Amino acid sequence: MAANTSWKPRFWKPDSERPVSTITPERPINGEDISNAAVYNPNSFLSMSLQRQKLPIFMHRTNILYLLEKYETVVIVGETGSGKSTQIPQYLHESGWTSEKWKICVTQPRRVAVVTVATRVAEERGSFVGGEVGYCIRFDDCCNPEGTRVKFVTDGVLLRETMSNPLLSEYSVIMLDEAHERTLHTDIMIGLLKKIKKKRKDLRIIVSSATLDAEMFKEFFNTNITSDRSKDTAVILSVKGRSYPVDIHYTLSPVPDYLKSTVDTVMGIHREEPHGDILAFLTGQDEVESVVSLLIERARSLPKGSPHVQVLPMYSGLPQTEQMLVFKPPPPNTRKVVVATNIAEASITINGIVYVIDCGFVKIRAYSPKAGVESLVVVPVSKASANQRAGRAGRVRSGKVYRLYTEQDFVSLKPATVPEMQRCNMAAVLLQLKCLGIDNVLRFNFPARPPAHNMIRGLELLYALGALDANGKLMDPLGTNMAEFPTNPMIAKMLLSSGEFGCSEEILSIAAMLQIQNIFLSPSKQKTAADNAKRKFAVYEGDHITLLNVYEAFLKFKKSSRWCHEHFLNYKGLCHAVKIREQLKRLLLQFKVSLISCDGDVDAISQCIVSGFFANAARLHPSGSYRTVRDDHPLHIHPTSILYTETPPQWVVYHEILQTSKEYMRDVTKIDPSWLYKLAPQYYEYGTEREIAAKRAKMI
DNA sequence: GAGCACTGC
Repeated sequence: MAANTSWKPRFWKPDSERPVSTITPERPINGEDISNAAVYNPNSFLSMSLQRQKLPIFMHRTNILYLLEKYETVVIVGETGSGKSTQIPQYLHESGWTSEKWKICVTQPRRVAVVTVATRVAEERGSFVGGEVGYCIRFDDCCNPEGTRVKFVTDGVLLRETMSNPLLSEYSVIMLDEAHERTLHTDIMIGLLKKIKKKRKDLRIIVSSATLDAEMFKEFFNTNITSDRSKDTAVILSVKGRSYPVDIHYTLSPVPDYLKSTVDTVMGIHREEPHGDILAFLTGQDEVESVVSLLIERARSLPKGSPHVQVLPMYSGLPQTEQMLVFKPPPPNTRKVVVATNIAEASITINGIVYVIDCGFVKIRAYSPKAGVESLVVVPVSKASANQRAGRAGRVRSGKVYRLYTEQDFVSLKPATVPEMQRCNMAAVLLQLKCLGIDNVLRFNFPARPPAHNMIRGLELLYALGALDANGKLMDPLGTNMAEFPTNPMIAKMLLSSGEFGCSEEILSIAAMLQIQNIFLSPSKQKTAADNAKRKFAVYEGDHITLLNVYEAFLKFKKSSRWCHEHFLNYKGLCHAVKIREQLKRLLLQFKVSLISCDGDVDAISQCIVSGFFANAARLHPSGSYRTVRDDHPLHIHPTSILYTETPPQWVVYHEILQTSKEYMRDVTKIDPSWLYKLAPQYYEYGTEREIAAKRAKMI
């Protein structure tokens, strides 16, 4: 894909050696220079340019460019609809921050956002994506190494780039968009950029954030330690957005059952309020489905002649075709009611929403380092979340939000959700940081420091896997190679040792399949049929080999979507697994791991799994449940597992634990206990408490 | 015989 621009922006400076903007404090640019930008465009782009000038951010153009000259970091508080994501990169590009040598990089937390923003910007420039404007997300690189000047990426891609180019030396400006979402990758990038800035004074950083985090980000990057504000190296700029007012309604007293209240509120709006679609937020799939069926029932008893309602569920596990329905406009004389999980808070936007119902809760992942267990818990939303949800009602015209809690409850909510960094397993992050040359990870400058316990647990695992030595130093090549994998370290280890077990072909398929959620579909109306279909792939050894069978059958039936449909398999997920497998295979080849098949030698495969997952070993307890081998922690086999039978195996390894009503092991495989000692002697033979404590002390 | 928010490399 070649660059396809018919015109050059006015401040284009192809030969500049370093990024120098033409705008300096001493020589502020004339208003006319900017507002007449349209003149330089071919006529067909005239209206596009005028549209750009109407965006609220436009009046800040000069100021933004000025601030970027004067300060090293600019924190932009841009409300939704301000145009910051699409316009700021163009302002930079137009004013000399790009050249043959320099690019601008803009990150987004989500893939869709990367593609849509890049496409929009390319359009506005009269160009095509892959020319001067490009994007790069996993499995989809749409950049031209020679021609692309403005590059949109997911924050995860930028993090990977940092591993091959630690100073990010091709960029003059890096803009982190939606930084207030505080995703794991954004937070790591923020910490890294602070470190990179020490060596790259010329690098400019733009952090786009909501009001709440702005001051924190500013102080994080500000290197001025004096009280003289004029020496600050970071600054905040606020830009008004463009959205409609939203009326907020609270309940007068706490609601005993928010499912019932949601149903009542929907029907109340439908009876009394003018036309406009409704979006209701609940915490999980179950809740969504039950409210949907209650609503359908209630809708049946609507009086004749009154407007209809169309009730639609929306959650991530819903099959693609059913998800698409919520984006379609409703039939005439019909009000659309979308009942959704948190997916509708930021990840997707549904047009036409005027009324929002907010149950006030959200389901989030929490991590308990003591048992190394991740759990899903329902907690009250944060104020930021509640406001984000409310904002969904003000996109087309002024709207209303019905909060199913009292105003006092709202006031006592936490200001923001705890950053992901503080509630996840740290092993993968720590390995990446080590790989970036950050030896003392415990003192790394995180914008939100993770609990020390989480870090220790992560370091222990990395040591047990052989990625770190007893002093916490990165092992070469094992540790460095493991860091390259876009998987958790246990999978990476399993993949890297698969050559020695002679089953790399099979392990590649298993590793790819473990990355996919909801492989086995189970539509509520055809549960038994779905269960029977699943059983066709099942084997006595467990879930990993079953996944392998599914993958191989998928290939055997030529990746047929019809075959998937007949066997209740997630077609899109399986296609994704094929792509992931290709990527993992490239990495294995790069690290000279031989690609061989074990031709059905299940023991070889199981042993290879143990080489990565030995820490997740459990044995059957007389009570019928399991206990972890390491610390006797009680666990159960998840009912969706193939090994959920009357005669469960004595010893198993599991892929992960999920705590809901009990602590369940998901994806379980039968093992021979002697493999644990054989494959992980350092973990099981020398694991007395005292020695572990000594090792911990050394690593810190 | 139980039930899993959402991203991302």
